[in-house]
Amino acid sequence: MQRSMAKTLSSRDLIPIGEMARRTGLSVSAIRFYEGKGLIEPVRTSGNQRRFLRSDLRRVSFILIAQQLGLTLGEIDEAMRTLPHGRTPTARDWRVISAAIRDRIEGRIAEMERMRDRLDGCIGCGCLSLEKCAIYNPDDQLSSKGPGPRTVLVG
Amino acid sequence: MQRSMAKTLSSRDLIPIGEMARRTGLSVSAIRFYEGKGLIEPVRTSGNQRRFLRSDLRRVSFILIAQQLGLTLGEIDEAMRTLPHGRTPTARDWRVISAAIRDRIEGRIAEMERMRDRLDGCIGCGCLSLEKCAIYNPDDQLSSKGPGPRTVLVG
DNA sequence: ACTTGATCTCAAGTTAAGTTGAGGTTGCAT
DNA sequence: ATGCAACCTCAACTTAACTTGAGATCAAGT
Repeated sequence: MQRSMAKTLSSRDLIPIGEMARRTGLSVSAIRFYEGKGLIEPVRTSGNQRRFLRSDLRRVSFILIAQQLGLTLGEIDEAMRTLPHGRTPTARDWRVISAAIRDRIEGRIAEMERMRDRLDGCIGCGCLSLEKCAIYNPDDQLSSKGPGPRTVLVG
Repeated sequence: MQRSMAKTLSSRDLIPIGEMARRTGLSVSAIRFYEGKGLIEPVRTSGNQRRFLRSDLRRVSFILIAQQLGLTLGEIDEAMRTLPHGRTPTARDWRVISAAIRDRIEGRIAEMERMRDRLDGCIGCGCLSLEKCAIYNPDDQLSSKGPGPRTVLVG
């Protein structure tokens, strides 16, 4: 009952974590961390060691690319769970997701341009007053409350 | 020797922390935190309570505005120490500092536009491969190493 | 004098995205 | 059978910008 090669899981397809790290450029600890977040779900050997499938390489690629685009791991997780049955994203899925990401980026660019324009109108006014300043008092109040980092900028 | 009103520090100019909070919209704890960072230096009463000068209101305004513009507290501190004798920024100082900030913002906008363009070229290709992806393999490698948050986005 | 609200200090918690290290186990080649 | 690299878990540390809480003190009105 083993004659056809189809669907047989050869050991060559079971990738240990170190090789995953080498092939993705991630650290071993980061990969374990992603598993903890539920972003990848490797199988285990009888001795409890992780073994990844080749589709996990694709999943990790997706994570890394989406991160470059400014998504948080939480958002990436959400995006991947949007897919039917938690499936690894295909080219078709990617088109849908990346279009959504594009909109985000556009939005953030627009936001920064508004800020730049406000600043332009403000350079030289020197008001430096919270009551009057157009930068500090924009129409949109987005004062995020609660603990945690406020504004960490990339670059 | 007290006849002229000049330079006499009336108690009306000594603002307790609660009033500072009310007037700036900050929390009391945030104001204490800023003091810890060296951004403001209130005087103390005989009973060790903080008393702020009116110029501290201006200093705090500066901090809040600069934060809206995406500077970290460290950068703000640096900017204020750039000024002669740690002086509270005036309108003139503001012009110099805000011009520098403008350049930063421009740079970040440009960076995001490059990313958007890369994404445009990539939507639909569905390569999702780390070896080939133009998003994941841009010319500029800015993989920040070390602990701490990686990329927290505002908004 | 007393009470009440405002302050004080100092330690610990929060989030994100990981890293680092200790102490112990596995798996493969010889 | 043995050696050793690779693997395992779990806890603690990192940064930024604060918040929350405990336990104590201050200031001002009655």
